[in-house]
Amino acid sequence: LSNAERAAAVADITIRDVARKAEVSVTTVSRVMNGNTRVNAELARRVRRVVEELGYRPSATARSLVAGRTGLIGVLVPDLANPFYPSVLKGLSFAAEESGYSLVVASTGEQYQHEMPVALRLLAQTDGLVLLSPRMSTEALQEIAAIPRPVVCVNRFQAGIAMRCVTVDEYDAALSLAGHLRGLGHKRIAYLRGPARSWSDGERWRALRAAAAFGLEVLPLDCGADLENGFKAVDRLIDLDVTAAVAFNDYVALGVMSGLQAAGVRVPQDFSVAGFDDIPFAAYSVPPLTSVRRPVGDLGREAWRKIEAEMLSEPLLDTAVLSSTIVPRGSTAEPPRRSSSTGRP
Amino acid sequence: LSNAERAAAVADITIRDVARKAEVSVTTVSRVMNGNTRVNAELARRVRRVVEELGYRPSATARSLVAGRTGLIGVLVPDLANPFYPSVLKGLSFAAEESGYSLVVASTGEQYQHEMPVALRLLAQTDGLVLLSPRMSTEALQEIAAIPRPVVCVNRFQAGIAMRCVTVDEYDAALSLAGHLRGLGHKRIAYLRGPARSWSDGERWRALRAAAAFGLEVLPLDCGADLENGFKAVDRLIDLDVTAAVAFNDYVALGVMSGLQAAGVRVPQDFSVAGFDDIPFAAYSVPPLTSVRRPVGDLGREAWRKIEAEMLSEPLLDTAVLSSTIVPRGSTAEPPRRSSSTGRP
DNA sequence: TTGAAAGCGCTAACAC
DNA sequence: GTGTTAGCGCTTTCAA
Repeated sequence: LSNAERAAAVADITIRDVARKAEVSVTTVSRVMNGNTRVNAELARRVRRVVEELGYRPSATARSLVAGRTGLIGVLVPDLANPFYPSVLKGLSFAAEESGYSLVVASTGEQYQHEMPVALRLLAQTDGLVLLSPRMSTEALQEIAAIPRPVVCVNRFQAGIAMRCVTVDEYDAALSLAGHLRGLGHKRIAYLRGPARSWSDGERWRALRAAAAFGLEVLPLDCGADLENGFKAVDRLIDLDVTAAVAFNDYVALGVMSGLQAAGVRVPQDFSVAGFDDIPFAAYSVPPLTSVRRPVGDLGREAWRKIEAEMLSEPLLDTAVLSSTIVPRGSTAEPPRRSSSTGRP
Repeated sequence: LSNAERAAAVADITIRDVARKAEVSVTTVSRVMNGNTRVNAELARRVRRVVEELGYRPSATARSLVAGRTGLIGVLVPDLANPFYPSVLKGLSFAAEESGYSLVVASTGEQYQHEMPVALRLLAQTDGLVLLSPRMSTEALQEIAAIPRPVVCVNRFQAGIAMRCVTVDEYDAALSLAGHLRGLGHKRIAYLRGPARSWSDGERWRALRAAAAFGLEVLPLDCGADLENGFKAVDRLIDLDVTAAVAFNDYVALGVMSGLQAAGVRVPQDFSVAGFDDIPFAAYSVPPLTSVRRPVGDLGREAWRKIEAEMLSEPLLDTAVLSSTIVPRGSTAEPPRRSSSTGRP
């Protein structure tokens, strides 16, 4: 280690240290670092050499203070273990980085009581906030919307709150899945419900109930959001005496398929199963899973667009509603001839 | 909106605005906000009322500047879409938040050339850095290690670099998987290799080659890290005339299983398959997948412990090497009687 | 107990 | 083209 390096290891080098050693003013150093104003080539070289020697790296904090912006955007995620969120995060991250922004990510582990304090803390240290599927109350959402900072809400739409939103048309998606099953001949199916405070779940259930008008009876069954929840719901599902099940997401659907096959129920001959999200594995399961593909990357990118628009104080845009696509695969087919496939009388 | 609220919407309220309106000094406001020093109850009440009215929220940036720390830790992730990383991130996030730190997450999308600039940018705006499975060159890693900030490297160990590391004993893990297969009677198997610059892949391959000493020949096959890579590798795999395949991760393994079954090869009767990671789905596939469980949550927590230790400038700890557990399931069994299961002569 | 003032590291007028 | 100076919003000595 050179002396300079050892010094660097002890305390942070400031712009003044550089100025002193290069025998110029701090302004000149600042100008060299930013490269906007013209500086004498000789001086600039000298400064750059000293910067190198000292290992000087400007303090982003000080820059933020004077600039009035941090270059940071907060993101609130219910659960990083649910692959839907990292996917959205990925799209958001790329878009934000293109504009020179970084993401401060906080996960609440599906503890919705934690959302509000975490959101406020994020907002205090960033320039804006993206809420992914917030489970918080309408009042809490309202309170956040009142804070004069760019905020975007993804995967939840709350009427009457002045907040930009990006959603998928879950109602429409669920309805087309219902249509797909009705078209195959199903008349009585189950919907395995997701997390209690999930907006998507609410929308889907609303849509599935509406399918009654088309001769499709949909029975709700509380379930959850992962494989095990699906696997364990199989017994109750069989009791319902239905010919198909729509699950809150593909994990649940795959858990159900696994459980049905373990119980000797064949999919799709005896029973049809469908999910939401079209996770990569859906195409490779046995049988491949019918699902609804949500444009996860677009959700992230669109969220960033809205954040950026709000930073430029462009007029409040409408909620962006993206649409999803049904992907029919081998897990759904005509119901068995007998009214019930479950072997119950 | 009250006048105060409208004002808040226009410009940020500073501590001085509060001081002026409450007719106290900024010092007093600061003291009330931080609550460490004693302040006259009457004044404190007045200040708090004004804070509320004005919607004052202290600037984290200004606080950071004076405190000399941001309360932020950077995390570099190769790819958010690979579920291994969000899992580690989750553990890291919880541990960091307990200590009042937030995570600035940046994904490089497996573009290892981007890692260095992104890492430096992260480090400029945070108090420390966690590198997850960095693909960067040894030189780049060395350069980062030289920066006087807490840095921890997860899932890669580089001898000769003064950097704290947290890894899983991939060599040992791969070796026990090899032992499992050898114990079942396999003598010639394939290893489907992962991303080129992956440290885990290198360690595993090193271990699998060593298994030759125990009578297990392992043939490498370039493959990748996702389902499709696995599915598409099946043809080449069959050509290798082996009785089992170890895949870089469970996604690849599941892709292989899907491809084998599509090709009429039965798992495990004709061919055994195993993977790494023990993703949730591994227990629910048909047949359930033999895998190696890595302690993902612990990786994150341990990484945080090292960051914290380095901030307290505790003596440089050894690299933490966590161990993994083999989880034998239905996808591995004795090889078929004939030397080859693939139907080739 | 309270306040005035200095200063965290940097940028941007404004003079020279 | 370069330097002096005044802040950005906050905390923290140090006096009163």
